[in-house]
Amino acid sequence: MSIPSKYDAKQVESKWYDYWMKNNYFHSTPDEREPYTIVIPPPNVTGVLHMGHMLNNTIQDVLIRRARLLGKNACWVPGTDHASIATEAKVVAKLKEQGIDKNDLTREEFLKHAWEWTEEYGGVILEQLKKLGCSCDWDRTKFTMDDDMSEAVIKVFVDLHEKGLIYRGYRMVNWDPEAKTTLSDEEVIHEERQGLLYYLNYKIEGSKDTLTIATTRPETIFGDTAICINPNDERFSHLKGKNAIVPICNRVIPIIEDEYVDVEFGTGCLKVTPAHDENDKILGDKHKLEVVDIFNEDASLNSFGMQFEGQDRFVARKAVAKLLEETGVLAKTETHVNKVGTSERTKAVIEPRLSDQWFLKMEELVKPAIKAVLGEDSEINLFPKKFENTYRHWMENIRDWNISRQLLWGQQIPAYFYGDGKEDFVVAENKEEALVKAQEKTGNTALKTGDLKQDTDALDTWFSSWLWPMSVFDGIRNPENEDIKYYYPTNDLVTGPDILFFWVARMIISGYEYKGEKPFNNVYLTGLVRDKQRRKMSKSLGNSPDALKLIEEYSADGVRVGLLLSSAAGNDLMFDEALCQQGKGLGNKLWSALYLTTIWSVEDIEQPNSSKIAIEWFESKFQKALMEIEDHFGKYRLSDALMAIYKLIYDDFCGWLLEMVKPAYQQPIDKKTYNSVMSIFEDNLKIVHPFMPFLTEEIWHQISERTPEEALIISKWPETKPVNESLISEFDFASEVISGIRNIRKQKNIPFKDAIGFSIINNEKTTTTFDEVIAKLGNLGSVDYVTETVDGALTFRVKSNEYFVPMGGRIDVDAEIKKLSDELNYTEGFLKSVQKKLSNERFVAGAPEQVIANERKKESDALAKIETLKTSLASLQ
RNA sequence: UGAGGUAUAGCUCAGUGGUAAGAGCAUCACGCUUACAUCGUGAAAGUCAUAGGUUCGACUCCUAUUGCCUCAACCA
Repeated sequence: MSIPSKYDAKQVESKWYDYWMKNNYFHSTPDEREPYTIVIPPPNVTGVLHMGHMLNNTIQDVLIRRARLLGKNACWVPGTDHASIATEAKVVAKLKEQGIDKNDLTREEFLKHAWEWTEEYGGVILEQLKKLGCSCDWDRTKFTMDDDMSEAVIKVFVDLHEKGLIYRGYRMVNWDPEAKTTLSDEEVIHEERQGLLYYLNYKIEGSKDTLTIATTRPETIFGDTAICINPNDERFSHLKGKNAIVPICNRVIPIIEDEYVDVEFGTGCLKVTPAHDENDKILGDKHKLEVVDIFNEDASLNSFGMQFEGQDRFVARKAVAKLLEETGVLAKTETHVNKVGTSERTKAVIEPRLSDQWFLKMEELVKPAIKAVLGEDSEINLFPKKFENTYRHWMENIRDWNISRQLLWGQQIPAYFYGDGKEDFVVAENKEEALVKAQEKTGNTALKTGDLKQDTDALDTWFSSWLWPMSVFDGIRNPENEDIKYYYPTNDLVTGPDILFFWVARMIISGYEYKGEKPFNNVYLTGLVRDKQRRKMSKSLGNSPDALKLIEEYSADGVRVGLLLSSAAGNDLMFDEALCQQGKGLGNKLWSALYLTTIWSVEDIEQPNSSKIAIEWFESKFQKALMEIEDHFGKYRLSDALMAIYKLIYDDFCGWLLEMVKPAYQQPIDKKTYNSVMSIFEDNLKIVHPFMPFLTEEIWHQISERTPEEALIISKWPETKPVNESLISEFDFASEVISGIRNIRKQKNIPFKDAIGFSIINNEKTTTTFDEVIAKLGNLGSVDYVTETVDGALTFRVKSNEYFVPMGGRIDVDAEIKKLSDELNYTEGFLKSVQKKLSNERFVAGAPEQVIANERKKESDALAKIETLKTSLASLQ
């Protein structure tokens, strides 16, 4: 068999992905095996793969592939999200480029454009996931706007409405003036902004007095309907019951009193604009104030803005301030830092706005979801655990969820109006049912479908994705079907903490409401991918590498390993391409190990004892590593698991085992050793496979011809067997001896090919198990056990054993003496600290027996070593 | 402002009430020894943030301080 000495990732990766697909390994159907299920966090349908997705999906693929190897029925459901606001914004922008205004289109026309867009770009990201090696069950690919998915959403809306949990209300909501839609509280990002605090003088009616008010938004004075002071503030007691006059528009407004006002802040009095501030709205309701809305839907001023009508709020802010300054109303300005709400999607500054919207009552719904995560007997685990606090805080302070959006792209709200009154509507799954309900409600049998007008708003995207773990298995429409019964609850969910509330918490809520059961067992929360300087990766910074280019350069396997090398759950990942290089390096290492085994000629000859021991040792070492790896997986410490594997391959397998069994140049290898090594190699491939699926599958098939039933992807994870601990510790000792030999060779520039003599004073009474291995790796001409110090030799010590490499007297006696004295000094210092401890009566009385025994052992070891060192020193001097 | 997290080698991070503190990468030195220079061997590198306390013993537990991160929040 001859293989290329260099690994060609590009060609190999596409070959094996096609092979896996052709053999349907990713596809899952319910059977008698234990299921292992993951639903993908659906990326935006028109999105492209970024580093966050790569990390996220690599983790999912590692978990899925491992589960598959463990013999579970692994099912990873992929799909995309219609992402209403983001997608609609993109479509609107594209139409604008073509000179088309969204407002000139009918709903149907717009949706046609949106679907075209979705079909053009949708699924690109899924193709990219294939390049990464993701073993999703593509036959199950779902889209949140698929007919069946939408049907489920509507069904749930109707159901929740019937339960009285969905209601329509006139409320202060977050208005995105750019997208011209409302947003949920979670879609608003509070950003710190440097702004100005304007001090304005308001005249008092029937008086020469003025009152100074501090505001950050002078343009909202047109909406002022009161001034508020604190009743306990004596500075303003003379103003109680009086009226103030709004500058520019000269409207007369009352001065009201409320303890809400902070006496310390600004001037201690507040202008109240109930239409444009949540707190002002509360104050307004309490004091029954008039509500004056001064903005259009794009946040330009309306006719209440007088001469400023039509100006954008920020333009108007400056213009109004200027006029106020000219008319002497503006007393002064100060710089002021405050938090401004911005739209997660459009970045526009959010305008609090009063409007009719649909809400979901959360108070009762969250209860089981809180218990599921936080209780003593919690059913859902968050990794890392610290997010439980965040979760608790949010869930316990939850407010009703605004689920309506003034968008077209999404599920249209199934409310049908038959009149102009606020209550003149029914909620139904379709128009026909709506008609029946409307007729019943009104008693008017003459109503026709044509009289019904469906609400024009669409539902928040998250109102569809919160059903994802159920709806992908058709569990809402058809709750008794085989799939939902088999796959739900799913096992692990892998996602970023940024959507813990948007999505994770809400899936838990809906899971309990609709299945009476949790949607998943474990939630693995990944960190953000940042660059080396800890900056977030973003388009605007241009610091995000192109995912596909990375794969091209380092191979998918290399990138996967690179991403996972340093990504503890919940910790941000400082991404550096050097990590991918490291991943690629691991691939190269494995490939060259394969190459080595292919150039061996295997013959029926006797097995050297060194090989026999080497194999026994590695088998134990492998088992020990396997246990460690299992433990890491159990705790979702994937990077630790990967590092353990990395070291096993690099150090133990390639660095030690292959060196130990490697035959001399052009010499054959015995069959027994060869077979054992290949079997060990295969076990290694199995545990690397979840991380590096392509390369391992390729090597697997290079090692021998395999049928599709024998592919690595569906092989069996190695079984755990007992570990021979003493063999491992004997080798640890032996490896120190080998290091000592290498050190001496290095110091004296003795080439490896020159065999050297070697003598041992075996104070430790170690076994001779590894002597042949030591002889081979140290290229020792002879190994002699002696009792007396060897003169004219270089020496080193492991514990109290002393080793000699005869140099025919060519040694630097002074240097040797110095080396020995340093070692002696160190050991004596160490001994002293141990003895200090042991002579402390309270330590001996208080410490556990095992600890004291350890200290005594340290003491005797140190004493023995000191003895050795002293003898050697004496013989040198 | 509040809550939580975190502080260990140049970098990214493990770590345990009882080993004069570990890994990977990076660095440096030497080496093209016959799988791999995408490599090997070796070396150097830490007052475990600061100050107190508990303890026979603290990097580990407690308190305070400082820095950084995240989340939450209506101070106009």
